[in-house]
Amino acid sequence: MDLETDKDRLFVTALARGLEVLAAFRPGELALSNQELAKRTGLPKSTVSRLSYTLTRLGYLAQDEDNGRYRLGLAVLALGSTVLSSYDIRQIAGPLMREFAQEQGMSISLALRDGSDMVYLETCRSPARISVQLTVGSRVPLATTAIGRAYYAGLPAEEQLKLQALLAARYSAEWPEIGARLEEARQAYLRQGYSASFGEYEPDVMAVGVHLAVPGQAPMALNASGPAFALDEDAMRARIAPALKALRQRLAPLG
Amino acid sequence: MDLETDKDRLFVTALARGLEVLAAFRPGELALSNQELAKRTGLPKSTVSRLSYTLTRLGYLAQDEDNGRYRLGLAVLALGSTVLSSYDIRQIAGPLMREFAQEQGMSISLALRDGSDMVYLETCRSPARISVQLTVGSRVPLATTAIGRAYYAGLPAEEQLKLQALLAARYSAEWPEIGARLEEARQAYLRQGYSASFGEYEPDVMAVGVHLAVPGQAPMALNASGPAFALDEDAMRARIAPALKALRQRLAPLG
DNA sequence: TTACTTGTTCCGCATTGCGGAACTTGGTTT
DNA sequence: AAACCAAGTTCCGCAATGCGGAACAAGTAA
Repeated sequence: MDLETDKDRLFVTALARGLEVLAAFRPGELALSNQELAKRTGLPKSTVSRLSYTLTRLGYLAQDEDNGRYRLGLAVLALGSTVLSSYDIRQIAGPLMREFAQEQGMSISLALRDGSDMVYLETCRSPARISVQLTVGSRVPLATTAIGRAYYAGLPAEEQLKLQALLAARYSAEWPEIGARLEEARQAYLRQGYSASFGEYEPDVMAVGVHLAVPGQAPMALNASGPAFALDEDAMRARIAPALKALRQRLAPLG
Repeated sequence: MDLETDKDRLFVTALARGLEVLAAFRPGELALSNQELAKRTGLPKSTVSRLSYTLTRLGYLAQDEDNGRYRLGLAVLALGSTVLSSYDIRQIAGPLMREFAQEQGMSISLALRDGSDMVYLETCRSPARISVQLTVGSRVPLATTAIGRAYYAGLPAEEQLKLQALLAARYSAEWPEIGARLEEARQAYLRQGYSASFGEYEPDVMAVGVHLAVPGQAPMALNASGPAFALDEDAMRARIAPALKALRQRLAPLG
């Protein structure tokens, strides 16, 4: 708080703390008490109390009638869907992705980059699988996943360089190794036209990915994934990867 | 700011203002400049500058490379989908709703109440229609829409009373009239098992609604809607309304 | 009752955020 | 080029705002 504070007269702490409270809620949790919020955010009780009061008044939190715990309010939902509405590719991709998930019995996702992560814009699970807990808004690392590597490999060389710098900073000591594997993946992508991660990111998950470049839109990527026990590498390479490429073709006929 | 300030030592203004900035973004808008944010929120330039700086650092805003304007950041998306993930009924309802939209050529939505509004948890447009700009997170008034009236009519009497009080406060002078029509709608719902709004809320939109009571979940409601020019009242009553009831049956076999 | 656990409220302090004004920056016009 | 305008950032002194420890409620358990 010494070197930073100079310029961070601009940084509004109270706002950041309030958002920290909102972000303390993780998917699947029902409701959090003030105390739990305090623990998670590391803020003193009274501060959390004030923040949650404010957030509740604004509709970003809602208080459970019975036990007084807080849930995320529906105002948050409105914000989130405003974000989604700006990515109109979802309208086109959604139905095709569902079709894919149905036909191939796989989960499929569409993602774009945020920093050193890939963020899911849309996911369709295969009907069979309740599967992995990745949903719209979830993040996976770019450098070590099929979808991230496909994204990277599909970028113009210039952008790849910028991204390398960002990732190098992000991973520091680990970068040499991770970077090498990323370069490896890029080579493979050039040869095969898809990236693969067979149990590499999540032990029991197999995935393949392709990049998706729609003119005038930010670069994106698609992946198809499923549990290792139900899939074998041959099928992934021979059937799933080509199907994914075909889907990409329907989304970006020119790209 | 006199009578309120007493207790509103608790209210954290900076947080509220930051969220106001986020909420200034409306669906379909690409990006807003600091100045536009200032105009919309009524805050001075320098304040907005600080807030947008803070929000950007936290990932809740993202700055467009070219023109420096702000877009909602992907962190917002994560929050929004955390909300959605807590309503697991979407997993079940989603596919059935899409099926309905496909078969009936109508838009269909699932909503629950927030204050005096109904908030859409899920919507499926018919493939034919690009249609109305209502999406997940959108709000429509409870008292004057098919979906809201169905929600109301499906509530236990006790809850209806509480809601009346809330609506009376909300509409004050207009309440007698609006309340009377709501009561009318409730009567009709008892007779027919569905509510209807034929051009009442939006001039050219016809809609029918049914309530959805799943044990252990907050009460909800469904509607089916479409453009007036493509629909006639008979078809809505004879075909769509029963189909909607049938769908409800599949979602809440016991209710 | 006492003891404990969680949430709210108090209250004086100083930090934090405020916002008008000055200062860049970048794009147009004359 | 000079002059001009619009948009954004930064400065800076002021005081209002938010802070957080501690006291106070309210509820539960032993």
